[in-house]
Amino acid sequence: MERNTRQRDAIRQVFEENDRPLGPQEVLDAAQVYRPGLGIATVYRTLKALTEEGWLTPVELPGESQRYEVAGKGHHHHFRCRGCDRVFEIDGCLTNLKQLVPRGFRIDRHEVVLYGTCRTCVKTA
Amino acid sequence: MERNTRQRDAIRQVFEENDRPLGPQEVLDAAQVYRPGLGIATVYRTLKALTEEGWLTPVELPGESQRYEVAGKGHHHHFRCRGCDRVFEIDGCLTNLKQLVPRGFRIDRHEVVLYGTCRTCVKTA
DNA sequence: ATAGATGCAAAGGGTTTGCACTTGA
DNA sequence: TCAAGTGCAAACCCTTTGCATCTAT
Repeated sequence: MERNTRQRDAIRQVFEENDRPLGPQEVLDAAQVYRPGLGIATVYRTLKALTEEGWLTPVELPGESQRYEVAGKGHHHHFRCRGCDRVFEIDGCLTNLKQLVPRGFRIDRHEVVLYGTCRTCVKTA
Repeated sequence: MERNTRQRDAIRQVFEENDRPLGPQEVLDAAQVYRPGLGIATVYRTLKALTEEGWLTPVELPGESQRYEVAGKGHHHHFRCRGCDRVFEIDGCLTNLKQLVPRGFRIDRHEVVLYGTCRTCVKTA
């Protein structure tokens, strides 16, 4: 990725407007507003390229396809809403993780995912 | 699933011998020892059926295809070893989860996944 | 002008399904 | 016996890739 194309600009804008992890299809739908005719292959290629540049980071949730979020946000976890299927960032972390690790095991990373209903969907229901 | 077939027996035995979450391909490889000719489609169908019966529970890890483990083990989490790609069960849980939840959100489930090196792989390395 | 980027369509890889054959009860 | 279960192959869905065309520089 060496050029600034309209497709790439549209995709970056989508991430800047939505401050949460987005999947390829979500990105396509939102970016097509700015760039009608944008193809899904370009979305996949651009997401990968922006990740290699360090502008995006992949976000993987259990049982779901890969999402991406803007990089450089510091340590955080995610909340997935069952109502709207959106994923939110959650600041803060857990302090007592080490007590879980079995004797002899070495831990170097952890993921915490919360599931429930977001503020908006709580109000709606 | 109303009959006890050799395929089904082989698959159950594989889970009883390996006390950890297994994916379809792992199950196929292990069960073919007892049932040569076993097909992957039967594995998928049987895993789904055993889950509906309540004998298995799905285990989903970020960015990976679905695994299954024997049901009824009580609340626990998982540890994934980068060395051997196996997944282990981890007893116990975290106590301070609620402090993470944003105001107005309702939480009803959580997943914790630890990544690192298991005891066996630590020794090998 | 021209190499990089795009869009389409085809190819991949894992999972599911249709169907004729096999088998447990 | 005969419907449930199996194996094969085709269908599916999401993601990646090949290639002719377009476009940023």
